[in-house]
Amino acid sequence: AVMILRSRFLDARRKRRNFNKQATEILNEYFYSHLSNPYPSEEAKEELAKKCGITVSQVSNWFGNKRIRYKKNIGKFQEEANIYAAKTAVTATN
Amino acid sequence: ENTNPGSSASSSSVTKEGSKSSNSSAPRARKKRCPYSKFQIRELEREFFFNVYINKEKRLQLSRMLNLTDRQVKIWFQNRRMKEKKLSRDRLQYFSGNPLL
DNA sequence: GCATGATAAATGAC
DNA sequence: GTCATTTATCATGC
Repeated sequence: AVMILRSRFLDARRKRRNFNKQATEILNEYFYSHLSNPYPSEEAKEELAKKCGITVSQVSNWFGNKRIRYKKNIGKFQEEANIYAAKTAVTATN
Repeated sequence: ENTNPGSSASSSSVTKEGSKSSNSSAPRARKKRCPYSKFQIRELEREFFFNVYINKEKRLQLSRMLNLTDRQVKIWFQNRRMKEKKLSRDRLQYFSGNPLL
């Protein structure tokens, strides 16, 4: 049984699964509402991880990928940025 | 299949490209990341198995054998130690009262 | 066929 | 030395 768990862990590491929509929403909301400084603290990462149901490492990976891919092609994320900007604006006015 | 830009034949004393500071405000582009070969990884892992921390002599020896710089070997061991630490964390989290089984 | 998450070199803060 | 990070590459999802 231990062997099975071990082997499953070893190859389960690299198997990639997309995050659910809600988790992505939460991460994007934080990213675009902190666009001037998209570097969450360790505490913020833990909170995000809890709310998203993922690990802190996965949160770090997501922000690392998001930062560079956003910087590399801002235009491609413009629409997405507007969506979340409007979303946070609504919550702010309420 | 090695990846050392311009070092394979030149050997010895590799200058840091452009030893002359001719450029005013030269941002010196960061070295491009080049994945190591299977052979290089095997030898690095073999040494890592014996000592997680490598001394200067073995480092120089390894760097010559693998055609890497001492700095590259040093950094590889640093990254490898971080990887090991992360693997330990993941194992702990995986085997601590958790579902997904 | 790219989007996306994870990993592997390389840098820099401390 | 550690460690968060940048960047490119890898592997997978769809």
